[in-house]
Amino acid sequence: MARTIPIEAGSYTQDCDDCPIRHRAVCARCEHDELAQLEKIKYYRSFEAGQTVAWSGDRMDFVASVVSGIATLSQTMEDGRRQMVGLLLPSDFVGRPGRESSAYDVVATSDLVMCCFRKKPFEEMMLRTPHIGQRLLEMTLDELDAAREWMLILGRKTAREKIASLIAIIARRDATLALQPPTGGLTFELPLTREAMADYLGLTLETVSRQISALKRDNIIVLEGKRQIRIPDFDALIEQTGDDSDGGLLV
Amino acid sequence: MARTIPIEAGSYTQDCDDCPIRHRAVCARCEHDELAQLEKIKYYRSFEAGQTVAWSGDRMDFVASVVSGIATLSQTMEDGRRQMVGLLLPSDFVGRPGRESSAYDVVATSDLVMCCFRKKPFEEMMLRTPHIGQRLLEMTLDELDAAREWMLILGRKTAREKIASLIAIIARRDATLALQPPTGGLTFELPLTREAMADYLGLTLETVSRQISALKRDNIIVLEGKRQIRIPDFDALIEQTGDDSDGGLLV
DNA sequence: CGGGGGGTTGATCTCCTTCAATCAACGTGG
DNA sequence: CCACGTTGATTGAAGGAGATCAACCCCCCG
Repeated sequence: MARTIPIEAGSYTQDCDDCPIRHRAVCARCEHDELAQLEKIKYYRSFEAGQTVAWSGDRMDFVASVVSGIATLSQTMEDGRRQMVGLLLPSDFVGRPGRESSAYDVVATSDLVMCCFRKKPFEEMMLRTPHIGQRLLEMTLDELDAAREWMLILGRKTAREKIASLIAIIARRDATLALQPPTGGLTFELPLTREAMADYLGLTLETVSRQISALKRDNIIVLEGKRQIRIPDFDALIEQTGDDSDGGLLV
Repeated sequence: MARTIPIEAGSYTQDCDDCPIRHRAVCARCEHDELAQLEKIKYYRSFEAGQTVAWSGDRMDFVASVVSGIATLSQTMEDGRRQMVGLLLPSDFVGRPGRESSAYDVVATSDLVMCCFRKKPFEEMMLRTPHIGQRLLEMTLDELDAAREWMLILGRKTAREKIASLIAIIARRDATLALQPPTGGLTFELPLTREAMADYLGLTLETVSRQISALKRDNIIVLEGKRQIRIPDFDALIEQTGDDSDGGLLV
């Protein structure tokens, strides 16, 4: 298993005050002086689309926040079967304080910039700085909810419902970021290949392709190119997910 | 949706020092004075096997630790499809600080005793007492790992592998509690009905039954009664899970 | 004795996988 | 500029793993 090397480690740098994820990442609750401490132990790393950030079992001596781009967490069985267990978007946290090595394969799906903290100092700082631990707890609880929502999708939904659910989740997230209202026609980019979707949904890429074609035929979605998707009627999409209409989003 | 009432709320009570889960629950890191504070806001509730602790969406004005017995977290779709998303064992934590209502159905699988904390005071105490938040973070990270392990099982494993995985997980946990070595013949009780296993594994109860019979035929497991299981060769069981032999347990 | 909950087993059906061919877009080198 | 390989995606045909429908068993309890 070859280790990949970031293309331009350290070339990217930024003041925390101007950071695009300042208010959503682990550092969200930090005061000014706490940020100053973080600045000392942080460094940036960039990865190209397709590069592996870490293999499962690799030693990882940092934890990190995704600044821009998308990464995936996945598990692989010996015979090659693969399951994605997390989709990391800007502000999401990578790594586990107190753990030596990565428990999952971490792969950059798009070009990716991460704000890394050396693990040891970060752990020490967590003990001194409750704001970090508090925020991390909150984020971890959110991820746990997301993982559990995903368990329902994986365990009980049909292929069509799985695809509809994935599209709805991405659309919803995209809408909140882009500040579009999630109702009415909205357009966005699928950040995943068919294969990645299959890995996420526990399907084959052929089934993914077929179900997307089916949703297109039924006018639930409109494809504008392979990746660009338009949802003419969001409620119609939700109906296809099998969830009850009031969103499925936890409050 | 009928609310169920605990049979003898408050009848059970205990000093924290003698508590069987003292060193594994949210309170594990608490000092003596912190425990004293917790004592003031805690109360015990008991539930009979089969009783529902809370329905998804119910207002929950407490969080709790499982003291004894087993409970399940599950999600239900409108048409009745159900997926278990968590198995709660002694010392596990129930509820989410900062959330008004339960996100899942919580059901007592066996007779159950929970140590409940009124939510509001608990939240306030979390802000003052880093030990609680630290421990809760640790536990939540563990649960997230467990949920992700389960995603692989749900998304990519065959029915036989799913059953083997479930049995292996329960066996392993049981062995660590009972201090038996997990190698060599070990015997334990399945705490779940076939239906509950099906809900956990994303299968039907018929498939569960068939696969258990198949594992029995192949001498991977030995049934001593319907629920009592003996594993003559633990490694042979592991082979059936599809995981690589070195455990699959994260360190 | 009847009834119900939990469990097993059989027959059939169906949805998804598997295997395979084809296509479009893109880059590369001759 | 065109042949060629590659990567991502679509579509078809065949097969199989698990769901569904149904019968039946066992055991406990009222």
